[in-house]
Amino acid sequence: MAEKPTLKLYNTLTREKADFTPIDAKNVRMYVCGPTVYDFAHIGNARPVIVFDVLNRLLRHVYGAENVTYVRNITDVDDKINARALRDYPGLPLNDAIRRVTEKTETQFIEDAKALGCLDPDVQPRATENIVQMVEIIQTLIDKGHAYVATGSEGKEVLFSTGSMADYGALSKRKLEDQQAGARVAVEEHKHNPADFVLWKQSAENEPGWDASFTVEGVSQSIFGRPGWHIECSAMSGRYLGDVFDIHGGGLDLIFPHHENEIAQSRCAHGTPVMANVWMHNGFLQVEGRKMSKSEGNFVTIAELLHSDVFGGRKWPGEVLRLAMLMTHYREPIDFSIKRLEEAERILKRWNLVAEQHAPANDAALDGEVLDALADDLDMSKVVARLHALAKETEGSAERLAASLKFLGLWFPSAAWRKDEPVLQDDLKAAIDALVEMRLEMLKAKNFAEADKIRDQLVAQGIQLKDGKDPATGERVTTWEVKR
RNA sequence: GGCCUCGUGGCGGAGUGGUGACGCAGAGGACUGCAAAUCCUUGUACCCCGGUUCAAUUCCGGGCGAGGCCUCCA
Repeated sequence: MAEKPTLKLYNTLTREKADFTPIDAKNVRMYVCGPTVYDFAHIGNARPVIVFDVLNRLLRHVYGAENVTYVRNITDVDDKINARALRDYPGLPLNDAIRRVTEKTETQFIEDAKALGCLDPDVQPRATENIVQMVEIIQTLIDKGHAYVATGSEGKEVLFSTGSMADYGALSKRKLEDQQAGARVAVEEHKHNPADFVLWKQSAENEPGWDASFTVEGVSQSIFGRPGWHIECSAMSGRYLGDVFDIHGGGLDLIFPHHENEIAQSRCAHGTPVMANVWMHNGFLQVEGRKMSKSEGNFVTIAELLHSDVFGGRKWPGEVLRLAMLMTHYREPIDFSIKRLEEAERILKRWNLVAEQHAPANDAALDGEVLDALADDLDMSKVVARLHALAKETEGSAERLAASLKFLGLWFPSAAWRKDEPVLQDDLKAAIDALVEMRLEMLKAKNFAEADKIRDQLVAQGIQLKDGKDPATGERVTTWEVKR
């Protein structure tokens, strides 16, 4: 087996790449912010899912699968979910309607992730199943003087007091003073500091909520309400990974305010100098050179790419989407385009044609250079270059290629993609084979005109003939494929 | 206004203080009766202006340009 490499990861906290040392090599812990399940996941959501799946696989390889805990949460408490529930299921009681929305989108998300070649996380906790833990943290924050109760326009709120934390803003390098200077922070009188954010918010009667009571200065008060946006991740990461863990990942846009506020909550509640040692953030993607947004009309869901022809007039296999995503380093922006998908598919097919006869039993044949490149902050560019080289070399490189493709979740044998090609009836296939036979006969008789006629006719019908030579006999061998 | 990225050949995308990754496309060649497929070979690139240096695409400063975050967002 290839030697275990030393991992190097870029840390947003320090803005530097550094050697990764787990707190406990027997229990390496990673938390990634999963989706808010109010709508089907779009292709942008797929990026962190894929990127951190690769990291998860790498961690498992280096430290042993049984020594890694990967948690990816599902946020099923959110005002957008409520709105969606009211819109889509107006007749149902709100809580039932909400469950309908979240169950459907959650199931779809898990299917999408699987189709994209991602391993299941060890734990996929739901926010709604961790309300008690959230309330506990909030109470702790109140007790330690980091939170207070105030009344806003929609009722009572428990707010985090950003002024109570000396180094609030360290992750995003934001200073509270700058925040105040900015014109984009709405002034809300009930907040001690404009940057203070909601931990718990009172719900109106027609809004979903949970009973919770908080004790402030010895006085208990009940607030039927719902959690703020950030507290669920503090609660779930703390529950499953502990007060301090190794890696926390998510999209670039989460740095502020989401991750900043998670850090504030967790560190102040637990009294720790850090929440996670390494913070990793993937870059955004654009679609055909433009920012993806609903108003642009270029908003594509993973399910649509997989199962419909809305993008490029055809379906795209999950493996192709995965490679298209991984061809660019995870921190760089990606321009997601049809051309890119086509290139990814071409490359993927070529590699797998070389590799598919050499399916490995385990990771033992994994290529050392691939591993080293991955260990260097997931340097996929180098990995791709190496895979190209493996696809060319001989002497066992096919085995290493095969093992590497499997490891990366890019195993895509021809049987898998051929089934997605236009289905031909057996009798049609037989007819084509007969024509091919006929052509070979004509070629033997040097009747080129007639032979070419057959070839041209087939091409016109979308059947491309490919002549090769039998290496042993030197005889012409003809194969064919359906051309798009 | 604050903070953060980035600017490489036709395209995508690495990397380095001095020998031009890798892929696609293009060109040439091999093979072929001719094609396709396959294989081999091939590149005039590093936003602009200063500075440091024997030497800068690579380091520093400034400019220009693109994008992101600061409000929900992967």
